Amino acid sequence: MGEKSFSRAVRLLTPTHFENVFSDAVAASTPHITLLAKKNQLDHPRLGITLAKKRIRRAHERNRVKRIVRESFRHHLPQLGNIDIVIIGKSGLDQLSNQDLFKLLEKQWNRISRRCSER
RNA sequence: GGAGUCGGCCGGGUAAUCGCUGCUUCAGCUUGCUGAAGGGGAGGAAAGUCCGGGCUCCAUAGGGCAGGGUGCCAGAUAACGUCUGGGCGGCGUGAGCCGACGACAAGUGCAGCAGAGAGUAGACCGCCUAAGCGCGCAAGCGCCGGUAAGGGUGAAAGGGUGCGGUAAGAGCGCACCGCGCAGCUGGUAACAGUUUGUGGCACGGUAAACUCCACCCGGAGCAAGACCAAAUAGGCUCCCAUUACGUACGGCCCGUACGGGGAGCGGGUAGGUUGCUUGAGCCAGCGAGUAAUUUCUGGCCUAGAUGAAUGAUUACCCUCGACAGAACCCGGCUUACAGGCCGACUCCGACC
Repeated sequence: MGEKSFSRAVRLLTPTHFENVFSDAVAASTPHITLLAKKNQLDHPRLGITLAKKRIRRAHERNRVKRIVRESFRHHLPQLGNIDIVIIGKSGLDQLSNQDLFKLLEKQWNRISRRCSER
């Protein structure tokens, strides 16, 4: 596996995985997104994205946000450690540009991994 | 050149780096994973989910009722509420565009305000006073009446114009126009025409009012459906053990039932596989047809994800980039849309 690849192994695949994170997680919140994180038993992080249709109406906007999140996650993958992360989009997230999204996410990756390791 | 109508097409490009997901060919092994190379990877609306069909499962002898839909005629089609051609009505100078466009001389119902009267018409103003009656010498006045030509109301007042006729009038009569019915002619039909006959003449509007008529419709949907199948709990069958112990029956013993071990079977949850893209397919050509469409021949394979891929960053160029993301698949409709290209046609103006 390449260092910055994004294969199925680093994704949360089933509803069970998501519920596992929801049940007991460390949260980090901003006006646009909420991050939930929890340590896992693997040697790498995993990512799940939840964008409600109610929050972001149009399908192409939801797709755009997901792609940016995945791309950013991929670039920061080595520094994150063994945690499961779920990203929840809030209303207004589709107003941000690609650059703004990247900046926002970069901060949040650092924040959430620090909080997890403190725990 | 300006203004406009109709039809068709396109929907940023190139390069580098880093990714995602099928396919093909190699290589490796732990035989379903890893690596390499090549090649494919959102739309004209993928959208709204408003119609129609395929497909799947369930139901179903046949027929009817109820309910829903469609609604000028003919054709196209797998089918349609779609499309094409035609008819009729309306709009536009025109190219063209728009129309739920069957039946109210089967029945029932509905219609605010105004107005005398609104559907078997109707005397408010007006017009008339011939006949009959009363008063009066008479003119005339009154009564009984007549009258739909005029005024006025209204969205709409029950054919129009003219002449005759009359007390005044009136299809009361006649001519012309219009209308109904029947016939004839043209057309597959809707419908149109009529130098034909006939009727004095309505049969007002409204059916996205009930209704009537004609035709169509079984239900649910890919989370359809099919297959594989842990862990845990439970079910059935067979075999072994029925020694000991516990519980129940009992005063106690014997005994019976349950709790044991092993093997097999079936249902089935998590999860996985499949359905899943070769199809009423696309392109080209000849032919049929006014056209929608279609026969035949040749060629092509053009996304298939499943917490859900089809992207990000940088650089350059240009006209500086809109609406917007497949989820079983097709045919339509509707709605959104920066900008651009092509063709045909119409009107106006100028030049020759």
